[in-house]
Amino acid sequence: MKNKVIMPFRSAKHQHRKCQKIALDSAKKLCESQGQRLTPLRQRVLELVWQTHEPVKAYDILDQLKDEHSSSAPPTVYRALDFLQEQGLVHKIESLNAYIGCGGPDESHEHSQFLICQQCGAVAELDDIDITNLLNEKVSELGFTMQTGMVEIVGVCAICNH
Amino acid sequence: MKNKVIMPFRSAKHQHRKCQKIALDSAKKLCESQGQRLTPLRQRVLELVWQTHEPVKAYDILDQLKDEHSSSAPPTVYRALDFLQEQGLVHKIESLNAYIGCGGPDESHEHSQFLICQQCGAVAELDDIDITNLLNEKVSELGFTMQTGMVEIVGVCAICNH
DNA sequence: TATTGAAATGTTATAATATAACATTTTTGA
DNA sequence: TCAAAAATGTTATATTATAACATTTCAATA
Repeated sequence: MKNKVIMPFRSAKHQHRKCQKIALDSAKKLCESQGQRLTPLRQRVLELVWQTHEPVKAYDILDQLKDEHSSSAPPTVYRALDFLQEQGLVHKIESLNAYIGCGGPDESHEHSQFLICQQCGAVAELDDIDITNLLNEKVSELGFTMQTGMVEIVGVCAICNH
Repeated sequence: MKNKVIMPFRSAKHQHRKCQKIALDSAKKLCESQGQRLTPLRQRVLELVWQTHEPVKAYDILDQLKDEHSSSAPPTVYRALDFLQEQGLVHKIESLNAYIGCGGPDESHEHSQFLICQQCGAVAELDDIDITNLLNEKVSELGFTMQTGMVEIVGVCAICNH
């Protein structure tokens, strides 16, 4: 557990296929090691989440899923997203009601921090131990026991800042 | 701007009327000083938000408002909440889709941190400059320009921890 | 390998949260 | 007093998410 940029902002012309491949491969590995089933449906939802580095709406996933899998309905998507979140493969961005693939599901990180670029819409993920420690320390002073922390920072990314 | 507990966790038997009075009085003062109109409707919504230290759902406000103001509809509540949020009198807790009164609307604080007690449901508000500075510093290192930050920490408060 | 219980998916309905669009009323300032 | 702006009323609908129950698929084991 150290300071990590779990998923940075990527340039418009990065090889996104590589991001997708890494995500899918590590998802398969993780599920296997956990004895969890990454079914075709769940895998497909994960792929749809990984279309871009922008968080995706559940109903956008549903619309796409319907085209290829006509029996899809809201529970189809929400169940898959629930599963993927439980495995740490997907995170929900609460302030956007949208879902993003986790860049580092292997390394356990209970407390990610998300950076949301207002301009390009992309989201980066950090797992910064200094932030987590400071939050823990600060709330402990108040007698509060921290279980999970949600940090979502809105601003402008380095690329958009040029 | 300093380290502040804007609104602490309060014991079950604290004099909540005082919290309400302070909130209402400072809201009136703030609106007056800003040339904003705290209309009866807006004030009533603010009072309903301040019923407790637990965040309140928009439709719960609506249900109560309807009893006393039959023309109330969703926009009635959402417009009042939007106004109150713009004035810094109310905050939205994103992870709960619920609204809480701001304990210190006077002192400008762009970046609150919210502590959410799983057990009693209450929410405390901090404006901790160390946290804000660290977040700023960390994202700056990545070339990210921070505009607003959402920090919501779930756990157990000192009172529930006994 | 047949069975059976659990897990996953299908299906229908509806709950919960939020906004759009336009009409009317109220307030404010010229 | 009038006109413009602000606030509220009203109706409709969009968006996000879950409940409840039926059916199918999978995987362990008898």
